[in-house]
Amino acid sequence: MHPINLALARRLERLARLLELRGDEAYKIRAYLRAAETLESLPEPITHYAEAGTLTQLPGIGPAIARKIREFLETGEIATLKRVQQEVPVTLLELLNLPGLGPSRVRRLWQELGVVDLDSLEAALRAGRVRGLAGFGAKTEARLLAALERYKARPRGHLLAHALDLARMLLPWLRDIPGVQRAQLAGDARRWVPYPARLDLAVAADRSPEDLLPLLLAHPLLEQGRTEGGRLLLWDFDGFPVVVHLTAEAAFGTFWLYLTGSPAHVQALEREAAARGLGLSPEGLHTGEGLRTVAEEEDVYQALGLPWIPPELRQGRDELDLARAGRLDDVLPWEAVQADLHMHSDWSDGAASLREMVQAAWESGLRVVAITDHSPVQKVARGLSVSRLRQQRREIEALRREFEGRIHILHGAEVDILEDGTLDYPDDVLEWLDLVVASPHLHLDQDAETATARLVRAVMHPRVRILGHPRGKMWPRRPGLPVDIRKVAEAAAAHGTALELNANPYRLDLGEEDLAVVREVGAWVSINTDAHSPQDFGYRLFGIALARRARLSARQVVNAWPTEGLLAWVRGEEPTEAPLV
DNA sequence: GCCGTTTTCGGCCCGACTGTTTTCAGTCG
Repeated sequence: MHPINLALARRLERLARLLELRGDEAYKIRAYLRAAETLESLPEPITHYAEAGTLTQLPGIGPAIARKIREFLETGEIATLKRVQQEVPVTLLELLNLPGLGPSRVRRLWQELGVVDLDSLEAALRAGRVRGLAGFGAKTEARLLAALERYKARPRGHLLAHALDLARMLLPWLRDIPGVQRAQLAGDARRWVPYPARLDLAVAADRSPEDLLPLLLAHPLLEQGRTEGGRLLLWDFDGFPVVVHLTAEAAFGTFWLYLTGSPAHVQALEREAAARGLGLSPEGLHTGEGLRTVAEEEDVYQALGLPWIPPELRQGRDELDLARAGRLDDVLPWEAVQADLHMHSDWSDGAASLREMVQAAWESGLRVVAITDHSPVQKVARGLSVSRLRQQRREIEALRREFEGRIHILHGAEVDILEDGTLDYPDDVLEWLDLVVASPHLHLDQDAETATARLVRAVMHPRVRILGHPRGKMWPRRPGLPVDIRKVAEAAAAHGTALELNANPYRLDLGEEDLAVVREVGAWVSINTDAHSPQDFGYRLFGIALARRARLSARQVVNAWPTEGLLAWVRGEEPTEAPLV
C-alpha cells in the first residue's frame, strides 16, 4: 500500500466515524468507509488517478469524495474533517471499543451527560447518572462498568500489523534522505510482539535530529514530532508513536541489538560476554584493549560464540542454549508452512471469487488450501445453505482440474459451533465435506464452564479436524471466551483435532499464553489466515511468528506436514505419528 | 454519499438478541 493512500484512507475513516457520532445518515457513513476501503486496495498511489482525472471511476468514489481527495492532495488537509473534529470530540471514538456501546448510545452519553472519554464515562457510570437516561437501565450500567474494567485490562499497545505497515512505508523513505546511511526496524515490532507500545526505528546518520525533523514531518503519515536527546519522537495521524533512534554507522550492530531487545535477551548476552572477559554495551564490545565498535549484529553474536538469533526468539528464555546446541531449527521454520486450511470467498463474506483466492494462495507459495465458507447461521456473512454448499462443490471441482499438479484444493466449511457445542450442519453434510473447521462466533459471553464444555464437545465431534479461533477474541473489542484451554487441548490431543492459531492480526487466537499450554499438552496446532481477500494471505507471517515465539515445532503444526501426511489426517485416518502427549 | 438505472431518485446486507420497553431502538456479528 502506498503511504498517501493510507494517509487519506485514515482521514476518511475518521470522518465517517465522527459523522456517525454526530448522527449523520448511515448510508453516508458507509459511503466514506467504502471509499476508504477502495483507497487501501489501490495498486497505484491516489495521485496517479487524480492527475489522470479518473478519481470518480474508482468504486465508491463520486464527485463529493473526489473533491475532498483533491483538496487533501493540494493542501494536506480536508476542511470538512477539521470542521467536524471541532464539533465532535475525537476522544469519543475510543468509547466505540466498548462492547455494548454503539454510535447512537455514545452520542447520547456525550450530548446529554457531557461524556467525552473513558474517564468521564466511568465517572458518569459511578455517579449513577447513566441509568437516568432513557433506554439505559441498571443492567446496562453494570455491563458497561464490566466492559470498562475489561477494556482497561486489555493488552496494552497497538496493533502489530499497524506498526509493521508503518515501518514498511517509512523505512524506504528514511533511507532516501541524504545523510541517512542505514534505517532498520527495531524494538518490540521487530520481535513480533503482538501489541507493541510504539514503533522503534534504528537509524545511522551523519545528521543531527534537529536537521532530520522537518524532513520526516514532510511524510504524509507523520503528523507531529519533536526531538529529545538523540532521538526523534513522532506521531502518526491516529496518535501512534514512532521513535527514530540515531547512532553512528560504525556502532550500528550493538545499537540495533540493544534497541531490538528484549531486555532479558540482551542481559543474557551481557552475561555471556562477561563470561568471556568482554563487556557489551550499545556503543560496542569492551575488550582489554578498549572499545571495539561493531557495525553488524551478526558480528556481536559471533564474538560471543553464537550464531545470529532471529529477533522473535529473543525472549530471554532458552534461545541461547538452543543456539549453542545448533538447535534453533527445532522451532517451526518460516518457510515450512505450505498449507492454509481456513479461508473465505465471495460465496459467503469474502471479497474475492474462489478462483482469485486459489490463484493468490498459489502465488503466495501455498500448496494445499481449504475453502471454508460460513455455515447457515451466519446470516450477515451469507452462510451457505446445504444446497449452495453442494453447488460450490461443482465450482471447486472445476478449479481442481485447472490447478491440477500445482495446488491441492480441499472443499471444507467453517461451521458454527452453536451455543451448546453442536454444529450448524447435519452430520451427513459434515461427512461429505473434505474438512470441517468448527468455530465459535455467537454467544461469546458464556461463563468458563459452559464455554469449555461447548468447545470440548465440538473438538470431540468425529468430523471436526480444526477448532477455529478457539476463543473468538477480536482486538481490541472482544476479549473472547474464558475457556479452560488445557481441558480443550487435552480433548483435542485425544481426538487428533488441531487447535487453530488464527493468524489474522486482529485475532491472533490462540494467543501466546494459550499456545504455551497447548505445546505442553501436545495437541496439534493449525496456523491459518482466515483470509477474506487475496492480500490476507500475508497474515500467515503473524501466525508463524507467534508459533515461533511459543517455540512450537514443525511436528506440532499440521500446516508444516508433508502433503500426504496432512491429507491423510484431514481424511480422518489414524495419524502416522502419535500425538506428542 | 454513491450507484444504476426507471436519467432523477430510491436503495444501499439482515436477522437475532437484549434491555428496556409496553411496541422498539440499539447493538452485534
